[in-house]
Amino acid sequence: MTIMIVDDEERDRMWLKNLLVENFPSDQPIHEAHDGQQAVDMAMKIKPNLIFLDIKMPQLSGIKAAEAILQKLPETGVVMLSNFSDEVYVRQLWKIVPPNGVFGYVLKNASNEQVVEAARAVLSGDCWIHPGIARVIQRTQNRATSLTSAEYEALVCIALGMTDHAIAKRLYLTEKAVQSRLKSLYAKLGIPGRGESHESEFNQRCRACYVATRRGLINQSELDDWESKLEEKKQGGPAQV
Amino acid sequence: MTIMIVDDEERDRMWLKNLLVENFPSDQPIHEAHDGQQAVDMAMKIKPNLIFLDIKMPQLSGIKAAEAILQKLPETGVVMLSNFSDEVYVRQLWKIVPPNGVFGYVLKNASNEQVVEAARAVLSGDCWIHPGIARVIQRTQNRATSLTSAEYEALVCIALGMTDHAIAKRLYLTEKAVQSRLKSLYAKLGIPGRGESHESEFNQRCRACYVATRRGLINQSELDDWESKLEEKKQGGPAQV
DNA sequence: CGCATCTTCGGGGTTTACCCCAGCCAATTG
DNA sequence: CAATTGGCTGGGGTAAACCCCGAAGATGCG
Repeated sequence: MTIMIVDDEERDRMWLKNLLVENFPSDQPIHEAHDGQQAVDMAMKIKPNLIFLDIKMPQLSGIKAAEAILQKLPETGVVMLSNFSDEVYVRQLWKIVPPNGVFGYVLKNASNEQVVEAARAVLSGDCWIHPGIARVIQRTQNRATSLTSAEYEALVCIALGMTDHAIAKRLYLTEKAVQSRLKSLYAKLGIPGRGESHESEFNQRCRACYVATRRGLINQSELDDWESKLEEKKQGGPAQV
Repeated sequence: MTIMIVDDEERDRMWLKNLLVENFPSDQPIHEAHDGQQAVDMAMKIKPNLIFLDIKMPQLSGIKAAEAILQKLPETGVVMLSNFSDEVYVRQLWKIVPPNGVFGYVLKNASNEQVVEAARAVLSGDCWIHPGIARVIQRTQNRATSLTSAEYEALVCIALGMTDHAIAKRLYLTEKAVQSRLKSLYAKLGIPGRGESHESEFNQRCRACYVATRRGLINQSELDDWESKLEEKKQGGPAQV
């Protein structure tokens, strides 16, 4: 059995490695990589059965690395490691795992037992999702609360601080369309408008950013990515999530 | 020499403990606690020379724990451990360390050598600040870019999604005063107004939240704290930072 | 096909956020 | 002392954000 560990933090790699050699005795060494690009290259060569991927990494994120690897080697068992229960990542992960592929998703504050459990599950063909993430997954599948990609685009834009006008220009829409997206976004995030809810007055725009961040719909590093994309002279058109 | 380690993550405690027993041989055992309250209680009993404190912990944050401990035992050498280079924390830390007290501030992605170095420095009466934080500190001391507490209050409020009116009510100010605070806040964050900067149109309010978060002036967990404070039926008056 | 959902877009409104200008008071500071 | 700075107040304005209404095209589904 071949195992790969991909994480940019040496400390986390060692922790995981120790955990694995104890619980999965094997004559094969455990291979390590410390960024996404390396991971993809190495995976192509050694074709691991099981691969642990950190999400937050330089060069190429764990999500993108997983995408590349699963495309060529759909049989690979993937276990994502993350510090956050961010919905952004779950959204993305859901899209790239092949319908019958298996994967695990464990938070880094998981107990050692949970990590081993996740690894065993994936190896035997099951999925293992961290308990704390279960409800996040549910929410992404609930029509009433999950965001459409149109709404998500708008969310990202206001979180970056763009005006309606700027968003319209950027996404090739009228301002009305933008406001329409925002309106349904606010509704789904449960943010009261002017009339409703007497006590609580909100600036919906900022409130939406706050709520969305708390729910893990967006996070700072994702936003920074978008920010730099926008600065690339508005190329590539509206992006997909 | 007595050493204490305070961290809610078992993994980080073990890493640090191993590091310390290797580099600081001592007949004394290394004491551990896993939240702020425990840390304070234990510190009172054993009066450690050196204490490592994680910032993000349940019950009582590392900052608050440090405050309590330094008040009773100002001689204690404190080394803060943090995942972030957030300016919020530096602001707070600066206020609670006694003028002649020593402390270290290391990020968790620091190398083993750096941690040992920080520990040695603090033990010998020096401060040790993580390189990545140096410029943050500088910024907090630069009059032109550092926020006053008035501006900071306003920042927190808009980040929570409050309207000018709601902020005014909350802080016992007129709306004009709030807008005045916001205006200078935007200026210090370098956010262009309507007239200036032709290409880039910004919703200053949201943009301020984004920029402030990126600079570590605010972060989600701090905001959540404020949010719950606000829900406590507006007690305690405007808070200080 | 009818039906539902998502999305865009129009007209025509109110409120909020931001703009410029000026003055006043308190606390520092040279 | 005068000078400066930070903070609050006021008047009076513009533009952006949000409100309700309805309509129409695209898509997918039973």
